[in-house]
Amino acid sequence: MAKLQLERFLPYRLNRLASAVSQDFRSIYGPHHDLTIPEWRVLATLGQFEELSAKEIGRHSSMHKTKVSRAVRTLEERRWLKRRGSEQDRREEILTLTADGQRAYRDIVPKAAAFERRILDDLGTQAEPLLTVLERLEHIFRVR
Amino acid sequence: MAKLQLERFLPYRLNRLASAVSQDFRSIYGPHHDLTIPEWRVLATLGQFEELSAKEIGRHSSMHKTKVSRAVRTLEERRWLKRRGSEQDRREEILTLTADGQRAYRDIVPKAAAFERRILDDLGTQAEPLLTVLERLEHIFRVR
DNA sequence: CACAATTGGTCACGATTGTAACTGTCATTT
DNA sequence: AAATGACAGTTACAATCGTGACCAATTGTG
Repeated sequence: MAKLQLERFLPYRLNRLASAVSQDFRSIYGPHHDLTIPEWRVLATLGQFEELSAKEIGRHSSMHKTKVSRAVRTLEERRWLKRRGSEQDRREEILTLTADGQRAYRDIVPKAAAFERRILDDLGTQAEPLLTVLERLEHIFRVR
Repeated sequence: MAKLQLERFLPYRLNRLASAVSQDFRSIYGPHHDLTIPEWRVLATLGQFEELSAKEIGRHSSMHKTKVSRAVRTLEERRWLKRRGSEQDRREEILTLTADGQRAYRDIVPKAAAFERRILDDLGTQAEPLLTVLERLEHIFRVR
């Protein structure tokens, strides 16, 4: 009977690796700030673009709108972001980071960058092939 | 203020890609068999090794024991696997695929193989670098 | 041998998630 | 401008998941 080695199967390997990387990364910012991954994504997206609606955050960070909604509320309760009604469209709210939120962002971003750089350094000459093939895969699977 | 482009951040990209690949793969076997990913992993692991305890399945497929326990029960109710008490250790149960389970396995494995081959073919000369760097990353993150 | 510690597996619980329904607002059609 | 459909965001609900408690069986220690 034809068999398949699960441990060599691409979807399985990608999932396992992605989980491990995320867990590892979370252990870097988690202890200091107790952020979930959705919260981190909202923080990162708002830090990157200053002003966004929840809809735009979801589109840019690949998150479902309910996931965004909940992460936004949590961060709002933590006073890391604030809402402001939009003038053009009163259905949506413009979100921005508070001073506390910006402080957290400034604290985490260097750690995130160092985390990534460490991986790429460890990969050495294989870093560039990784980034290239990642783009190819993202294109193949229409991610983004 | 130093910024980070989330869409270029490695952990984020890996997670998004892994989800997309898994979803795409699931759309191949899902419609025919209505399997969840945990159930697929149990099926694949049992198909690969014939006889295993739940513990061993979890270790080989990187799943939490409760996740294995639930997937095993579902597959048992579907009559795709059966349990048998172990002689050596009466705490554990030896799991094997039934004829139905083997049929499903034989049906899905070629599809899984074709799915993977298709990706690697699309990648062309970048397929081999991908597999190489995957191994490196698995090693770096102590996956397996 | 007794008994404490460990282990395989299940279950109860709380947390997280996606789906679908819902509210209020905007756009389009007439 | 009234009605209809689309849309941003929240909420309710159900499904899925991990943590920890738990049971029965095994292993280790004195």
